[in-house]
Amino acid sequence: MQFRPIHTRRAFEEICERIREQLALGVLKPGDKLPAERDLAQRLGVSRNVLREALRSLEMAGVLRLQKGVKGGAFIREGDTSRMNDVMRDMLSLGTISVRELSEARVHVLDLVVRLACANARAVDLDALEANVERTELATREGRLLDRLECSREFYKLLAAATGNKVIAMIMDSVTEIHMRFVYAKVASSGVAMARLAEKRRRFVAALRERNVSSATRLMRTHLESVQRMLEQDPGAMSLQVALAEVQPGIRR
Amino acid sequence: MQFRPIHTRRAFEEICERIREQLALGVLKPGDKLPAERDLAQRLGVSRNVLREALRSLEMAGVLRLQKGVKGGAFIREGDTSRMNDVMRDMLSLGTISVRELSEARVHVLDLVVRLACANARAVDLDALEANVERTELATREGRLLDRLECSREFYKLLAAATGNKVIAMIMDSVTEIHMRFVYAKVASSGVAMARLAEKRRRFVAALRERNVSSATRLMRTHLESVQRMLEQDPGAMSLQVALAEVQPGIRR
DNA sequence: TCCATTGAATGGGTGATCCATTTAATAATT
DNA sequence: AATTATTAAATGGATCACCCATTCAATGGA
Repeated sequence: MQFRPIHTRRAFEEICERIREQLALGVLKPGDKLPAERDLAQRLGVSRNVLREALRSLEMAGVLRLQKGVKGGAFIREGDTSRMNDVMRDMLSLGTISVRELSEARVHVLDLVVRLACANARAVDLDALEANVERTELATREGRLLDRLECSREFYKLLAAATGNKVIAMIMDSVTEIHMRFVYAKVASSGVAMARLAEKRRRFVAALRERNVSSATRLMRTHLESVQRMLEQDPGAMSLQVALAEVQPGIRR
Repeated sequence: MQFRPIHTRRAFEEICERIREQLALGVLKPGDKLPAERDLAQRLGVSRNVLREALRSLEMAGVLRLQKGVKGGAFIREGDTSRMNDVMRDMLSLGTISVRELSEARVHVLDLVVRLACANARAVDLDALEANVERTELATREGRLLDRLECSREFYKLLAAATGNKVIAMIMDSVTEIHMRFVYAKVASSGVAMARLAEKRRRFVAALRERNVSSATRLMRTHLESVQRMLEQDPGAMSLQVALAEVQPGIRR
């Protein structure tokens, strides 16, 4: 016989739960506004401070957006797919997952993403990818390394979107975000950069357009391997701390 | 020229960020205790209420664990891999992702997981899976359907763990959790149950043990298909609301 | 030695109060 | 009449001063 620990429910948990319940039941929908803090607190029979703790938590969870001023209030947000990135970052900071595990997962997820994108990419997705490659090429010619990096970030987002599955895309983004930080730190510190990036991208997108799964997956795999080699190149292994410590999770916009 | 919206930083955000920074830098580690609320608030130059908003958010994010009483305080947790589940649930509640996308993602992720488990499962993992199949068989014989469901949940967790990659495992769990809710709702309401489950599991684990990737993936795929058929079977499509509205995200333990 | 009591430290929670921002209504100006 | 200041109200942001319930080490009595 085993006893599970008693969980003393606290007011703010109850509140979060009720609001999430309304959400799950469809009573509350994105765009809806909750009653004003003073009002809602009274209705729930709790102090305004406690209610605010709950609202804060929901805001951090990406469920609410709080806006000041008359006509302001707590609004239900469209789901913020970037919350998963924050979870990943916290797990890494806490040492629950390792960089190795994350890199490995990224390789596998990317393989899946490429196969799905091959199968499902629409014309607009492919066009967007090609436009991205153009920008990458331009940034390369003009020596704007950091801009090119931004292009890379965007490239993977576009590729994720091309799968046509937002869950897969979300997962992909979460395993890519940290990786891009490492690349960024590397580029910013050593000025080293991937050779013939735009060219490789162009061939990859062409393979996608031909729905050539084996070619696309092979191109991506070899690219990932060369990036990995670049990252592991000499000047002092990029530290986890450097990559993580910059911008932290929070509320965007 | 474009202007990005100014983001008025609020005190609690600053606090969350500072603490996460300490975490990323390794100054704070799991098990460490933050100063008492009254003390920390004074040191940060904010009111205790605001500090509490920040601590709450970090608690909900799975970073902290708050404990009452003398010798209590805010402790840095081991990473809580279940936070990703909550994100997934919120995205679903908010309509950002659909059940269809989640199911599809699950099929693909499971395929990956099976392949990785085939490659990496250690003896202990396989033993745990076999023990789980035993329990499943027993529960089936004794007609304990809900217990058998609990076995299923555990089965997928063990399978995820067998990949040897906690990132993959976390992803797998997050796409499985909601799915299990649907199955649960189905079983609880209609009493219908998957036929020959234990037997199928037994054959699957045997394939894993033989490192027979094609056999294992095939067995899993056909099983998923039959589960899908069962879920779509008559009595009123399981509603998203029913599946989601029960227990909500929160702090465990 | 053991058990009950006590008290201090901690998080949980309240209520009153003020500030800064935002917006709409109103007044003043051109 | 149109435009521009001004004002006032509502909202979230933040502070302060309390009080309560829980926990646990220290104390003291049986």
